[in-house]
Amino acid sequence: MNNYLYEIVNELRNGSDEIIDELQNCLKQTSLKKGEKLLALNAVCKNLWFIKKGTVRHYVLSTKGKEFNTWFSLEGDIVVAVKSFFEQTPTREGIELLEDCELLYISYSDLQKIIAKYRKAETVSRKMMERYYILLEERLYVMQSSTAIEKYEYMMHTYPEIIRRIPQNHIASYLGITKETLSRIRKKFAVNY
Amino acid sequence: MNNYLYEIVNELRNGSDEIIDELQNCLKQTSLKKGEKLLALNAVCKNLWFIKKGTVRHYVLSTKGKEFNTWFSLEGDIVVAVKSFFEQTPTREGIELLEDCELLYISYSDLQKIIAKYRKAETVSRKMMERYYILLEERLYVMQSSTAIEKYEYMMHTYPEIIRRIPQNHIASYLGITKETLSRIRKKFAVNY
DNA sequence: TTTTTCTGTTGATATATGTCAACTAATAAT
DNA sequence: ATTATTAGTTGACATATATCAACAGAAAAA
Repeated sequence: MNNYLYEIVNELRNGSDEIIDELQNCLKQTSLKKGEKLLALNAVCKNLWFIKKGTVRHYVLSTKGKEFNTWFSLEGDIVVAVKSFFEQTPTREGIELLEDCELLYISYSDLQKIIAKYRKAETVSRKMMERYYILLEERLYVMQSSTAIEKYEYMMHTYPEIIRRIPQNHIASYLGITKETLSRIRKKFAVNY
Repeated sequence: MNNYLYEIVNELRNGSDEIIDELQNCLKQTSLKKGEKLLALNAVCKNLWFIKKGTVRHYVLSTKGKEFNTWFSLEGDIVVAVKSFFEQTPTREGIELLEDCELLYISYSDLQKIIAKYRKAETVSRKMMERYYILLEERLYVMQSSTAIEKYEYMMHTYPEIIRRIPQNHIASYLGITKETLSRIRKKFAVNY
């Protein structure tokens, strides 16, 4: 999903520069520290963020009240709790900074205004959802069909940056395995390569 | 997702009856038999279907070349291989009938024409993607965080119709467990209730 | 720097789920 | 109705992964 904003801006530019101007007026900037929450559990996701720098984790509570990670976002990624944002309802998905971050963001209402006003913006938004859906589907297939080793291989292959940047305990949580199991899997790979 | 088409038509009606008319002109009808394929692996998904009657399974091949189910669709559901349909590329996801089906369908090109022509249709399409995304996300969370028992409980609670209608071997495949394990889980529930 | 906290590793053991095989029940084909 | 095929059950055993505990290394705080 890297530098997706760039693509979006490019596509919007084909509509009119007016959209870009209006988008630019709505975009705000912020810096937050590691450990801070971009979105707390049960809050409503009022913004859509873009990561200029840093990493975040998305997490939910399991039935037993234990946190587990659902995804990670890095530089160039768009960050949003999709359900909460589009429905403007309290979120099950929290978002926490794993590193200090520099972020751009746009509010729900500003984005909806732009989408309502510019057909081109709506088209881009629709295609963005399609794209995100496809990525999510891919991840679901892997989770459904793979052993722990295969899942880790998939991550190394498809999202090497995540493997490099995100602490192992968080990756283990995402993969649905313990950090001990992940450590043992990594050991195997270290021997072979 | 039951009777989603009804909702869609309702929302489109708020746009203009013209859309409904045009949609109706594009919709075709077909009946297929159990075991037939709605979409073969590596084909391009050229249609979006709506199930009037029957059930289907969606499946992909795992890395080891074994089929596993990714989802099921029932009466009232919209059926489409999202990635293949929206990108018009060969599909990894096959769709096979588990029962004789009566289907309505619209071709990719007809649908795109309508979306391009009517803003309202694009809005509905965008919202549909958001909704599908949210459902998919929910399923991914369950797959990531749950034991076999919890997954089965989730299915019973959230998609009881699937549990009732779809053969156990197919459900087991979807849950990422063997039919033997599913049989043992079901036995536990049978004792308690 | 020193201490404390967080992150990752390793071993021993427990548990959940898979595999294989044999069987029964249900469904489809003849 | 009879046979063949498919779906589901059960038991014995194998394997993958979890749990618990102890420790080592790295990062953050004092």
